[in-house]
Amino acid sequence: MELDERKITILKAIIKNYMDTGEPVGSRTISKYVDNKWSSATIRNEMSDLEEMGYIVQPHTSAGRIPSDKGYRFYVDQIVLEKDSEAAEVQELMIKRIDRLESVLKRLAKLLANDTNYAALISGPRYQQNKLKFIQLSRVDEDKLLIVTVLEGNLIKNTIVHVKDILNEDELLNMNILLNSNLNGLTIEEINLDVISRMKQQAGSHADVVDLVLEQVAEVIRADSEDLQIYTSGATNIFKYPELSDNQKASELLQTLEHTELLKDLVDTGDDGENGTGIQVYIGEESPVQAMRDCSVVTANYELGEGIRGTIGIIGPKRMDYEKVLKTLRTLMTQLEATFKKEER
Amino acid sequence: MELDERKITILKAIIKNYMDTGEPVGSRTISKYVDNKWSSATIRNEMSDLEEMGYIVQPHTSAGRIPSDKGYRFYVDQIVLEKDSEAAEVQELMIKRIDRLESVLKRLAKLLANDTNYAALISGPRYQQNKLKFIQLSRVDEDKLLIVTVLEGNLIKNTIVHVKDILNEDELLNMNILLNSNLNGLTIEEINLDVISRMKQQAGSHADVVDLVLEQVAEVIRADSEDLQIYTSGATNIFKYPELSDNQKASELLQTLEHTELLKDLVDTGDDGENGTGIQVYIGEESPVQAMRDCSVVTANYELGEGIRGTIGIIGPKRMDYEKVLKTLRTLMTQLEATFKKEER
DNA sequence: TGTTAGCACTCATCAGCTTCGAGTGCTAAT
DNA sequence: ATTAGCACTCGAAGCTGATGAGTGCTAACA
Repeated sequence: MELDERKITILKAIIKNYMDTGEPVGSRTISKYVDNKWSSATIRNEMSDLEEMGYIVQPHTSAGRIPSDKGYRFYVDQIVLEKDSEAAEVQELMIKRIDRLESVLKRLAKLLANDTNYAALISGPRYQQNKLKFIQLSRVDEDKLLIVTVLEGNLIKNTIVHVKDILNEDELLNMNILLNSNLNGLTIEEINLDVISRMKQQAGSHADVVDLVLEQVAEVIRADSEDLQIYTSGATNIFKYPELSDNQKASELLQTLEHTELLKDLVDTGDDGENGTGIQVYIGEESPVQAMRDCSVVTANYELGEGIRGTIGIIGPKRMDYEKVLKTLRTLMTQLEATFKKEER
Repeated sequence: MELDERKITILKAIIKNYMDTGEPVGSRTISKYVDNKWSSATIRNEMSDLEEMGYIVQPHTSAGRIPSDKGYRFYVDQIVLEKDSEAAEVQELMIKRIDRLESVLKRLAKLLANDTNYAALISGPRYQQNKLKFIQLSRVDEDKLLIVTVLEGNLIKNTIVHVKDILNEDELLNMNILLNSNLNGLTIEEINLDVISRMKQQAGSHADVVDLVLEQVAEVIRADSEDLQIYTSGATNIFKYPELSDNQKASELLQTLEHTELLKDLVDTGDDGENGTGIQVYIGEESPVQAMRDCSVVTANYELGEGIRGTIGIIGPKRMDYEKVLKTLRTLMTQLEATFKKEER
């Protein structure tokens, strides 16, 4: 059986109605919805077909129909097809220029959650290759040095260390030169024993400072590539949707959102999504995360140049407003990119 | 009427039982609990008295009794009195040495939530007076400068700015000297027009770089003193306690925990708590936060020297294990302090 | 042949009712 | 002062019938 014009109209009507109310929708409702163009009986026949084809399901015998995962999938694919026709009307999402990317991301998640009324998730950038760009030692106290480490992609880390061996201004300057001339452009793997012993030799009596600094630098780089930062916001928005907020499910979902390690699968994909937009839609069972089998998840990958990539995601009920979410995400990506570029200008 | 020995025993028994089960406890249960030392009828009489005195309440006519806020308060006060007798047995909470305080605090919150099975909250330090300690400009790219700002208390902030006016190495060095000699030890209020114009004069042709840097520094300092960082963890632990996890309450509580601005009142207090331990216990209505009227909240103020103060808090059901929470918090404070001192050593 | 009206049927929901049992308060006996 | 006994209360849980939304099927219709 094929999906003819009328079946499509009815299917869309069912989905739209269910999105509004969250209640199963019956044949009479649809009949009214299409201005009595067809009677409820006709609709019933068509619905029966649609059910057989797997686009809608009946929660129980005498209830209306609700869209199945397949139904939503059809609907979303329709939207993606139509997307170019609906250009304008992009609502400006204010992003203030802020000094740190992390802070931008947190605010973005909050913004997104507020704007959509779903839960938002955003992963901090994964830095592809942690090359050292710049190291600077400064004295902050008599016996304390500040190590500033700048990695490729302008990721900055600070460490304060205590030194027994107190360097004077000239020695500090020389140490800076020594560090930068030997380490710049290297990844952590490339800092091997050979490099280290050469540096120590050059450092002469201050070899132990070299050791100290290298140890800290190594820790900084390792720490960064190890733990993936994920921020969530608006998790409690799920209480706005009765079908998600029964105690069992809500608890499970919220717990998953709290334990970011469980969200890895959502942001790990290098997938470029449908049409290479970097946007992906997981409906119900399609989701890679167990606890989200009753939700839909929309993720978008952002890329800020220099191999800095991350993911933004929206988690909501299956009846989420896909149109709005997709539009918002697209807008956001554009603005995020623009903002970041401006900042680094 | 006075609280005699037996009444106290019974009250404690009621509270202990209720803590375990979360269910109203009846006279027979207590009678068994005290090895039938008194019959259930006797207990009933005493319970009747205790109710009249306000230490326990009956949720409905034919249910057992549960402790009232006043009852809990009595119990907590008892514990605080006895605290010195129970010294040892402090369970070691591993705190790894990490480079940034923020990171330590986040992990601490997680640790605390896991350890207690309640929700944990921790506020980043409030820096009393944001005095500038050190500024360093470095070149990271042809046309980009890294500004490292170190504030009193070794709070470090980084900013990358784009400069049109490209300085050579010598000029950069001079600029660093200029900045540090003029600004060190000043608070933001003290950086007035007078200071600025003097610096500009000294900078000569690079006056605009001074402007740029000062603008960034001002923003950094302001940003830090403005938004108080609060981290929460284990919020979903509240689902473990039926009396908190009905949908209405859970939603409200979780929302409050998500919107950190609502938690200000919990961490703002300069109060030194009972016995000057810096620990405070809010039971039910005593809580300054609306959504926590059905919970108990225990907060502890930590102080890491140099005016760096913050708050750690535990949010749980009224029947929380106060003894354990108080002990854990005390231990934690000690260890946090120790760790931090070691780090700055 | 596609559409519609009509009707019997299903089933979730809800209000009202009963039963059950945990727990109380009171009284009288010890 | 303590306890046994008993009538009483009330929430929880289970049952029942009414209600109504919604379906599937059949027969009539255009």
